[in-house]
Amino acid sequence: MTPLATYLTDRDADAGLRIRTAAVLLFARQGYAATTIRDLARTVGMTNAGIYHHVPSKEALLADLLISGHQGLVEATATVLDGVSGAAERLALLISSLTATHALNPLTTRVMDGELRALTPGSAALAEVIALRDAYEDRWRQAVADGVREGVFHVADQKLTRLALMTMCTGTSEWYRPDGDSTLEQVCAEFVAIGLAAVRAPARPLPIADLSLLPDLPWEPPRD
Amino acid sequence: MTPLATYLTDRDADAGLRIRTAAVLLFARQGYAATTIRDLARTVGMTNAGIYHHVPSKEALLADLLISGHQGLVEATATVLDGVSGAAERLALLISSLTATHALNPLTTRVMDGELRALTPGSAALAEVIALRDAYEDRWRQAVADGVREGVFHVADQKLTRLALMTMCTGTSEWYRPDGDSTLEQVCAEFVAIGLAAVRAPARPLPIADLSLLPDLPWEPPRD
DNA sequence: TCCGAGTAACCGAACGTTCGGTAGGCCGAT
DNA sequence: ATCGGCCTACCGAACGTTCGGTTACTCGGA
Repeated sequence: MTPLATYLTDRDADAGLRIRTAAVLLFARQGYAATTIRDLARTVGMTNAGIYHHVPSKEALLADLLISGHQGLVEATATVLDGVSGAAERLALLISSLTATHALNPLTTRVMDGELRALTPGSAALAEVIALRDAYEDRWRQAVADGVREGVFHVADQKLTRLALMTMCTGTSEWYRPDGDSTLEQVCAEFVAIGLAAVRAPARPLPIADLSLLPDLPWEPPRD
Repeated sequence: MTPLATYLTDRDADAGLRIRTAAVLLFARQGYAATTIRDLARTVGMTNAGIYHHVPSKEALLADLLISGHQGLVEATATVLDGVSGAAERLALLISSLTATHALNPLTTRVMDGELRALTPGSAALAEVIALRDAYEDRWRQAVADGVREGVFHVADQKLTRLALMTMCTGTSEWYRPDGDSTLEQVCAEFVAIGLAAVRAPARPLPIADLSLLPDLPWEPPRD
């Protein structure tokens, strides 16, 4: 038994937390649709009926993960940007914090980015996640627009540029390994350099987000 | 009825092609696991049993889409790179052709990039797709390694850099719209500039892939 | 004695897949 | 020209299985 599997089946630990951790693990690995309640139950050492003692439904479980995850990202980003002025500095902090969040929470972020479509169209939960995501993306829109207005950024298409940069950052969850050749700080610095080059900002030293201010995504499964 | 829906239910058109087109549409929208044979049948105007006259199984259908899609990408890339020397030129062609392929075939590429995990682990089909994908990624590995060896690229971590750039290119399928603010040529040129900046290549004019050499992915559903 | 946490057994619905059957077209022999 | 035989392309109905979810019950601890 791996340490993770041992933790997930530990009857002394909080069951709601174990279920959410297992859900992130399985949803990230197999996808929401391909994960059954019985998969989840087996992973936490219960029967399928036991799951329903802690969770109202499979979709409510996903919705809970998505909403709280996005809330964490939005709140942490507000903290990271607090009091920082200058479009280049703010964009650098957005790039580095999004990158680091995905590198440090690859499974949770994979579910957050990839399983939105699994929520029932028109549901209140979906609307809530979309509202949170829009609020987050507005930070990026603002940063790019400010830079262009101030004359420090020069971009052909603001939306295209923003999406390309955000994609680069979120993609980190697919490949980053802490035991790879680059440290997380190196990755963040590299991505900030690429991002600022993409908006043709003058090259100069720029800050990296304080890793202690990043969102706490409490059901990210520990690495095995 | 949209033109697409009309085509998909047209009994005069080849059924195998209509089924594959509908499969790409639904797999891209809802995911493979969440798409049922009955969804597929309804989309092409048949019963679920009728589908099995043209396709041996749901998974074989997915495998067929993935294998032929990756074959197309590998073959087209060989054509695009044929006779081109110089690491910067070759990287520029890789970036622009991957970007354009994703922009022009968003649904097929989304299935190709996102539904590999739906194939049965250990199956021959999965091994075939992985072999094709590895062959494709080797083109990128070679281009980056060549540039570093020739001294024209300066990169901290080759694998990290390659993955970041490939992610940027493949992400195009998620947001590119032909009626947006940028033309496909502008997007490609922009991404080439970003990519070459990422490897610290000296700035100079670089080629864009000839769009007529791109892979033909015959079941990409026409835009609605 | 009561309650939180769990189980065994079960439900209706939906799943991928298979089966027997049939409508309509082609084709060589009559 | 027409008939029998065969083929492609599908349909209606059902198969066994598995799904998300429910019900009735058990049991250890406060």
